[in-house]
Order: sequence, then structure tokens, then C-alpha cells
Amino acid sequence: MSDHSTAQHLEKTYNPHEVEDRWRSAHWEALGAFHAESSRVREDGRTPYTVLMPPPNVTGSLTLGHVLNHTLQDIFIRYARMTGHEALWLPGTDHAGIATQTVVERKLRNEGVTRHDLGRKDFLSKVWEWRDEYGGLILKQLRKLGISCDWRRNLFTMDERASEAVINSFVALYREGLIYRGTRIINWCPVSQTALSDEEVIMKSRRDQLVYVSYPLAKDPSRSITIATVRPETILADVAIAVNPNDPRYSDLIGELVVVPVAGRHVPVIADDYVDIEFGTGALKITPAHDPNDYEVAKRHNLPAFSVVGRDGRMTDEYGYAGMDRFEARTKIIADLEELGHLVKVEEYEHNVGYSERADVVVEPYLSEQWFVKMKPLAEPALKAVNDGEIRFHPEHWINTYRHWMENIQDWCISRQLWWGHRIPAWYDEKGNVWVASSYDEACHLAGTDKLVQDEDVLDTWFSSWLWPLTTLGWTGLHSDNDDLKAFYPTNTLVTGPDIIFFWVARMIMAGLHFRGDVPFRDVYFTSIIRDMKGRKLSKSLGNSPDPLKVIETYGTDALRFTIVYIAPLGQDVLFGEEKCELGRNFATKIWNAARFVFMQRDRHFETPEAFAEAYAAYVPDRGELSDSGRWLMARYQAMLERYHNAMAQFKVNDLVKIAHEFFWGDYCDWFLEALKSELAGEVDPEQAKNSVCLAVKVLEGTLQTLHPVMPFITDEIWHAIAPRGTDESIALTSMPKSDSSWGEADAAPFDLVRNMVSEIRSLRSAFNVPHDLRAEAVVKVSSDAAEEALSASKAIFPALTRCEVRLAREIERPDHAAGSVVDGNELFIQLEGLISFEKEQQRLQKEMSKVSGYIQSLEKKLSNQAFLANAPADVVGKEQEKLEEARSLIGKLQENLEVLSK
RNA sequence: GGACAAUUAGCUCAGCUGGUUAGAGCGUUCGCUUCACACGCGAGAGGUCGUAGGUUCGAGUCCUACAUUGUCCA
Repeated sequence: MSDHSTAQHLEKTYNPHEVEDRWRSAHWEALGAFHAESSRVREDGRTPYTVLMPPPNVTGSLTLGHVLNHTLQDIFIRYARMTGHEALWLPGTDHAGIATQTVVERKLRNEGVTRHDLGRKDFLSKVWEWRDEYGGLILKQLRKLGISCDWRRNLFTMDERASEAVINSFVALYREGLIYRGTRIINWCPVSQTALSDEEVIMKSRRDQLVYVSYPLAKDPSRSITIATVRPETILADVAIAVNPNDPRYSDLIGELVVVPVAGRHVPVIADDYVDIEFGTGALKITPAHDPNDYEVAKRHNLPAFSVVGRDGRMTDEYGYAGMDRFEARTKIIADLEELGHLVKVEEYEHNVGYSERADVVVEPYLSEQWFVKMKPLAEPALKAVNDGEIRFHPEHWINTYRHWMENIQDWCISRQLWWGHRIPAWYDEKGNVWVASSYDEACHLAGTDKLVQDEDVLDTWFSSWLWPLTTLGWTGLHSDNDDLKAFYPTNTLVTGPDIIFFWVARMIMAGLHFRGDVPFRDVYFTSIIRDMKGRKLSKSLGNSPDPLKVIETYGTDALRFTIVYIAPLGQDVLFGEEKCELGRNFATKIWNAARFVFMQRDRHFETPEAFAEAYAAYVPDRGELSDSGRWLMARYQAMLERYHNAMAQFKVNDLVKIAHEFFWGDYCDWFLEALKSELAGEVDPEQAKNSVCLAVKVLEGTLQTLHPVMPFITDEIWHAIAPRGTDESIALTSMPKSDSSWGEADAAPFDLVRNMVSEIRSLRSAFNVPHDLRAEAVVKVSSDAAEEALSASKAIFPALTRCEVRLAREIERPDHAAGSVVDGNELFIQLEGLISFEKEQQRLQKEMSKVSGYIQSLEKKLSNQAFLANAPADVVGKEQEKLEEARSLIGKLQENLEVLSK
């Protein structure tokens, strides 16, 4: 199918699938069209442009979010490539610790095996097997989008090179005192049975019961103190009751002992500022092992901490609840408290509760020993880089979110109680001393013994992701360097969702600055969130997320890419429905058909493809040789290019797509090609015709280039049909047209008058229901030489576009039986004897006149306002005066028409 | 409770640093098998720009408050 004799004749309807498959695999990938080389930067002095693919989760499959995100990245990278950059797009996937382990464990469970049955080593080989079999799915699906990454450089976060970087950076940070091990209350997921970072906890509103419980005084059981809690099951781990020192209600009780209901232990009443006097009863139970705030209070008061909830979310107490699920225990203890007479009351209570991101269960605050990264020293330079504009966010307002997080940053819990991931490079000797080293051998050397046991835990997946800008370029550790890093770091644009601004964006900035001394990227483009037509988030459980592959099947990849970018403005959510892809499909068809038409003209006016190719190669649009419509097209085309490049410079991808679309459909097809039809109809000067065809192809080609980053397939297909071109060539490797401001208003003006005249004639015909096949005569009383020249030059196009012959005159009588109008100061009359209803024309004119007179009044009011005349700039006043004059002349002509009619 | 965003035609959205009679797509109405395209062509209808104040000669555009919706954080 890549044979040119056939490719030059496009099929009648566009078939995206055949075209897309062919271009993707047979040409671009086979050619290595998207490979980037550091040597071309370092030796040939090419400007690099690098995009980092946010590594999709290896367990994932393609979503519309991916489609949007990767299309945007592809637009940036293809645009950069076509504007002369050494464009490098780095792809890869991340190992998604919890998600992948869960998937593989679920699969094993179906086979009746747990990971513990297998043991760590065998389990990991199962995970790798799974990865090898299914892990490539998302990449395969991404390829369908036709994205132009350098696939040779594909990286997986568990690859050896990336793993080395993870270990080395851990060791380095530890030695700098930025990683430490400590006992803390962390977020524990009882389903995945691992610690989580704060960012992996989603706060959700939840209706619970606020339980009021009375604790009798040890020395006088007739007195008691009542607390309110939403977690009565943790009463069993209470170590104190706290009240605010300034709360007069309880001042006499401070220092007394109370009896913990059910548990029967005696605990003190303590005073601490932390207690909110307003909340509940103003007395608070202190349960340090189950609440981070309580933990702090307990520390201040030297109180012990012990836990009654285990790793699996079941009770571990010695009061009869052991083994029960924490929520069952909650129900039971409320009943028990009531029976024992300690239950005061129960209120409905709505509050926010943390859920684990992956397993969607309530997170258990859990006291345990974990590894942490000290964030403050890393955050400060990262905050500064963004504040100083070294990194820009698009849209800018996300800077607030970033700043707020950076300024209130907490240490990052990086250990995970999983097997799948980078194992923490820490070893313990027999005395329990910890030795952090990049290898067992090094650890032995440091410890002076080989009796070492490695830490069981692995690192948070994000601990490898935050190194992504470095590892994708081959960085493996401190002070390592290579040509790719030198050539392509810092990268340019990161496209990602605002939901991972903390997880990823902020941390990459920290890592880049810390390990490389420079920001990892210059611009961050935050994508829209895709919702369904009702504004709901896409989710599997709602069943409202269309499968992009099915959408592609129905509409084509280009159509999907075009549509999703067209409807996704910068920084706003976008409502997506599959039907919206009609927009893109229709546009693809339009491009296809317009190209077909242009090629038909080409083949009609040139003997052979070679003859055309020769003429076309030498063709430069020349103002002197062009028709008015041609000059107009050039002016519009240059204006489009200018706006297009501007939009790109401002990261307004959505605008860019609209600009190209509007130009192609509205200007190129609707006006230029229509004008071209009559220009090339009948007997024409062959040279003139060849010239016109060359212009048509020239602008078609330029527009295809501007559309190429958005719709890569159809544009390359048509580009190859323009002239005989080798399969080793691609529009992707051409230079994007630049705008030439020498074409302007003066070039556009004559044909603009023609366009306005055509539109007005069509409106009049329609207003009077002139039968479609009735030819009529339009008479134009021209008001200037320029107008006369313009209209007479394009006279030939009127019959085709308006089904009217146009006669021009300088001085004429107002014809009877005519509908009249004024176009840019020129009077237009259409003679329609028998069709013009006097009444209707009268009404029409009166309506028009009242509109204009309202306009005149508002202008007169403005211009008689002394304050306006005194304060407004002279050019604004001048413009208003001009408008007024035009409007007055217009209404005068309408008035005359009305008078003629009434005679 | 705090921060940020949004509120413009039936629906989805453009309207940059304030200066024409506020635009587009979809939908809708009317007319067209016009030899590239009915996934199309042409012509219409449809909006007191969330509310209330304010700044200004002039506000959809700037400021304040409020309302509604959404997101993030506590």
C-alpha cells in the first residue's frame, strides 16, 4: 500500500485503521524516526528538547487519561522535533509495588497458594514472570496512539540500572543524615499489610458514632469523667484522660486516677493544651498507639504506648476482643459499655477518615519502626526553584498547592512491608546495629562481620519514581555522569496530572536538585481530569469509562487524539462522551476530502507527478502572480501560523488545535477552495492554473504540518501523496512553517470584500426564499475604485457561490422589485421580480434600521460624553467617530431603500 | 475551617494585559444529491455574561462580599 502510484490517489473515504497500522510500525518505528542522540546535541550543537513520560503503572491498561496525557506529550515532542530540536521522549513503566504484588497474590490465591508458601525468592520470580507476560500491555496500547518516543530507551523502575540508582541514592541520603529509621505512628493498610506515606491516604467523609463514655474516679466511683470518642474499641489501649488546663470544669480532677471501662486499669487525668475545650465533653482519652496526636501528648507526659489492633486490623487485646475485626469490636464494645453502665450517649457524627489509596479500607494509625526521609532540607531548595520561576507550572495556580505542601512538609515514610520492590539496603548485625551500604559485602566490611541480616522491607515505589529524570538518562548514583545526562538534563516539559503533584512532581524537583544540582525540568503542564458527560469521575465501578481502544476502533486514533485535545482546555476538567469523537472523525474526513480535491486539480493541470513535483519544488508564492483569493489565503495562513506558534509558546495546546482547525475548515476549505473551483473552471491560462494549484498544495502542506503533532497518521499519509516521496521520509521530520508577517491586511482586504458580498447575497436569497435553482442578478453600486477593482477581479466566482450574476456600476437608479443591502459601504440590490414581497422587504429594512439606530444612539451618547472625550485615548475616540460615521451612512442608505420601496 | 478553581446561548466551552452591535462546536429551525466532502454545503433562531455592591469616561474582562459547584488541604 505504500506504493506511490496508488497513494497519490486517495480512497474516496478515509480509512484510518489501514493507514494508522502502516505508519506506526512499517515506517516510524522501523525507521527509528524518533530516536534521539546525545552526539547530535554535544557535537552538532542541536538544541535538545526532552519530555519525560510519567511511567504508567505496569499493571495498568490504557485509559482516556493516558490518551490525553500522552497525546499532549506527543504534541510537545513532535512540535519540538519539527522546530529543529533534538527531541527526546523517554518512555518507561513503574513497578507499582502494592498493585503488582496484589495482582500476583490474587492470581496465586486462585491456585491455592500464598506468597508465604512460596517464600520470598520464588514469589519474586512469579512476579517477574507476570511482569514479562502482562507488563508490556500498557506500552503496547500506548504505541497504538502513535506516540513518538524513543522506545530504545524504555526503562522499568526495577531494571538493574534504575535499581542501582535507588540503592545508591538511599545510601547517600542515609550518610548525609537525610534518611533515618524511627518509631512513629504511620498509616497502616490492614489489607495490604504495609505502611503507607501520607500521600497514599485519601481522606473521605464518613458517618460514624460519637460515643460518650464515663470513666469513674478510682478513689470515688460515684464521680466520673466523660469523654467522647469515635473509636471506642481503642479504649482498651488508653493511658490517660486529658483535659485542657484552662478548663474550669475539670481543674479539680487533674492528677486523679480514673478506671478505664472494660479494661479496669487505672490511668491518670492529665492537663494538656492540645485538648479542645469545645469538642465533645472537653475531656479526651489518650491512646498513644492509635493516634498520632495522642502519641505526642503521651510523649510530653512520659506515658507508655501500647496497641490493641494488629497488622491485619484485628484486635490483639487481653480483654476478650482479641481476633475480632476492629469494626466488629467497636459494635461489641458499645454494647458492653452500655451493659456495664459506662455508656452515656451515642451521637451521629460526620468526620473525615483516611482510606488507603489502593485497597480502599480505613487506614489504621499504627505504631511501628519505619524508614523515613527527612524532607525539610530537600524541600527548601525545591520550593525556591519554583518560587524563583526556574520551573513554571501551567496553569500557574498550582504553584499555591505546591507551595503549601512544601511549607508544611512532613517526613516521608519510605519503607513498605512488601516483597515486590527495591529491598532496603540496610543490614542488622547480631547486636541489632544497623549497617546501610550499597551491597552486602560493603555492609559486612563496615560491620566487621558477615553475620548480617538484611532489612525485610522494600522501598516505596515513589522512591524510585522521584529519580526518574535521572535514571531514564542513565544516572546510577551520586556523581555519576554520562553523555545523555549532559545533553538532555534538565528535561523540558513534564505533562502530568495535578493529583500527583506531591507524590511525584515535588519529589522529582527535590531529587533533581539534590543529586544533580539542577532542576529536573523547566515546565510542568498539568492536564485536565476527564469526566463523563454528567461530570462524574471515570471509574470502573460506575462503568462510565469508555475503553480507548474501542473508541479508536470506531473513530480512529487521529480522531480521538484531535477530539480529546480539542475539548480539554488547560487546567479544567473535561466532560467526555464517545460521541464527541465525531468532531475529530469529521475533521479527518474533511482534511481527506479537501486533499483529494486538491490532488484532482493537481492531476488535471500537471502532465505527470514528476512535472508537478518539479514545479512545486521551485514554487514560492508571489504576490504579483496570485489572485485576490490567493493573497487573502496567504494573509490568513500567515496569521494562523503566528497564532499557532504563540499558542504553543504559551502551552495553550487546546487553542493551537482550534486555530489550525478553524483555519483549515473555515478559510482554506470554505473560501479558498470554493474560489479556486471557479478559478480553475472552464478555460484557464495553464500557467495561472499551475500557479494556483501550487499555492493550494503549499498551504495544504503547511497546514498538514501544523496538524501533524495532533493527527500524526492522516497528515503523514496525505503528505506522502503530495508528490513522490520515499517511505524513509516523514512529515514528522520536516520543518514546521514559520509565519511571515509581510503578508497582511492589505493582501486580505480585496477578497474580504468579496466574501462579505457573497455572504450578503446568500442571506438575501435565503431571507426571500429565492428558489435554489433560480439564477438572479445582483447589482452593486460600488463606493470606491478599490471596491470596484476587487469585485470585478473576482466576478467569476459569484455565480457558483451565490447563484447570482453580479453587475457593477458606479451610478445607478435604485431598481424596483429588489431587495437591498449595504456591504462595506457598497450598495447591493438583488432584482427579484415577483419574489420580493414589499411588506417583507419593508419589515426587513425597518428591523435593520432600528438595530442600526440603536447602535447610533449608543455611539452618540458616548461621543457626547465630555468625560469620555477628555479621558479616553485619542485613537479610541477616533475609532468611535469613524464607527458613527459609517453607521450614519449605512442608515441613510437603508432609509433611501425604504423610500424607493414605498413609492 | 483554610486554599484554589469554576459560574457566558438548550449542552460543552472560547473571550490575552478593561475600549465594536459578546464568539465556536454540538443540538435546533429552514433550504440544498452545487461534479472534494450529507462525517457535507448555505442561511437563521438562540445570551440583561451567578447575585449584590464598588473602581473607571468605559467592565463579561479589575476589586469586595455573597451564593452555587468542584478539587486539594486540615
